[in-house]
Amino acid sequence: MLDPHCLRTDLDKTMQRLAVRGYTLDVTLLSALETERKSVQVETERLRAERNHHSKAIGIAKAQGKDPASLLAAVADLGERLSVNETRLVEIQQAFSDLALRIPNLPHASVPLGRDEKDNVEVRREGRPRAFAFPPKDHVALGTALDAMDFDVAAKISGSRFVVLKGRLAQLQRAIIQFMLDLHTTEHGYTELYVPYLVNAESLRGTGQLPKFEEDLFALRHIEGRADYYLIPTAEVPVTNLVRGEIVEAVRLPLKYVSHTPCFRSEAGSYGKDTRGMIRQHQFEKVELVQLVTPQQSYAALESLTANAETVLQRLDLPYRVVALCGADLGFSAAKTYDLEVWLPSQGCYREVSSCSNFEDFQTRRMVARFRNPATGKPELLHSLNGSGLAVGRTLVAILENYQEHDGRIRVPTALQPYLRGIEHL
RNA sequence: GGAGAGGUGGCUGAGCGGUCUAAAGCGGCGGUCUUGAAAACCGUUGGAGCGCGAGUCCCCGGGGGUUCGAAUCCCUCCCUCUCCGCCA
Repeated sequence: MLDPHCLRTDLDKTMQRLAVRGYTLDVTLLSALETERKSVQVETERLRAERNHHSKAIGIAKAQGKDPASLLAAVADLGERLSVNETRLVEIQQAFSDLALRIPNLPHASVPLGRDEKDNVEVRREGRPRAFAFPPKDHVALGTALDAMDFDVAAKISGSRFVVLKGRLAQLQRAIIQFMLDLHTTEHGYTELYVPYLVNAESLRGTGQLPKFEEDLFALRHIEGRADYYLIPTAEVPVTNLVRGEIVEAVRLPLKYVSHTPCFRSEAGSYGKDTRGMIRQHQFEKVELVQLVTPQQSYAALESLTANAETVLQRLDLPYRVVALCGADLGFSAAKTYDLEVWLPSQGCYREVSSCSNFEDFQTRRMVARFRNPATGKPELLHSLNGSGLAVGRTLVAILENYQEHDGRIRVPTALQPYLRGIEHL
């Protein structure tokens, strides 16, 4: 959520900055709402002060044994007037927050301008795509030939956009997860977390998936009359919400968490996109990095978090590039995002395996997550960041395709061999 | 699933319809004393919003209700703990 002050006092500038991402802010509606809010709130508080004053006088009169009848008469119609104002105030505040929760974050000044993903800016490129002496197969052909990847049986069990991994590939996926977690915990200073995969609506509101993107989520409704749960679309949701409503002591910062979870996405609106293979699934594994830092540190943290995710690709010796997302391609909550894209020989292009973002105080304002500033002793909003470190399914795809041999065998990246009993080929 | 007990400021814990803008203790911070520290003593110490301002309003698990007035009474939901049952 944006700072309400930006939506009250600095509307024009806010509108201009949101235009960078192609979002049109309804200035007329917001300023009309704000004007009424101010007058109704002032009047409501004035009436409440009057009521409190009278009630106190009644209490004192009774204590002294006097008849409070005349005092009671004075407040006879106060309750009615007050409740009219209070009701209106709640309506206005509700309307304001309904609007505010659907306004995206302001892009950082360094975000490139652009109209779509073609305008993203390549920042750097690491590794060189391998020159194949034979036509490289895609991961579906490779996995099927190994008898270790089965989309048909997954479709029978569940439906489209699911996969069953067997034997060597199930083990390879487990090895990838283990490798990533070990790297981030032992070398990058992240604390590993195991978290719930079902979360409540409040958590999703905190990180920004709700209220605007409910259709992208899988929801569990009306379980024995209890509150609804949602399957997490990313570990970002439970991990970042760890600090919801907290005031963290400054000495504990930065908080750096890593967590492996399955992720569940409805992929509504991506019909016909990446229908083949493991690229876009309803359920996939991901290792997620999350940092909670002071505002002064957050852009340095974005660079280091991105570098931490890149290290995975470097250790696996996979060619990749880093792109800075342009305004139009930026996610709802992000102020700035770097995507990491890995080379896929079968597609002859780079595909996203990680998205590293600084949300500044957009998420933490929604969840009221703060730290105590030692200089002032006052609570201030934290900045939150996260990035995939990495998407496991797509990493597995990249390994299969980049490490394939002419005979269909898959070489095991050196970094993963300790996790697969030292074997060199699948 | 059944029965019961609870949720109050960083922590412990009192308050059970009217100066509660919540007692007390612990902890934190500042000070006195001290070569320094401890102890003792004194003071101080939650958060959010509105208003140009004097100021004002809200927060005792969440929401709703009763009342001139709610931490306190009623309804409802959530959470924690104990016992029983079931279960990995």
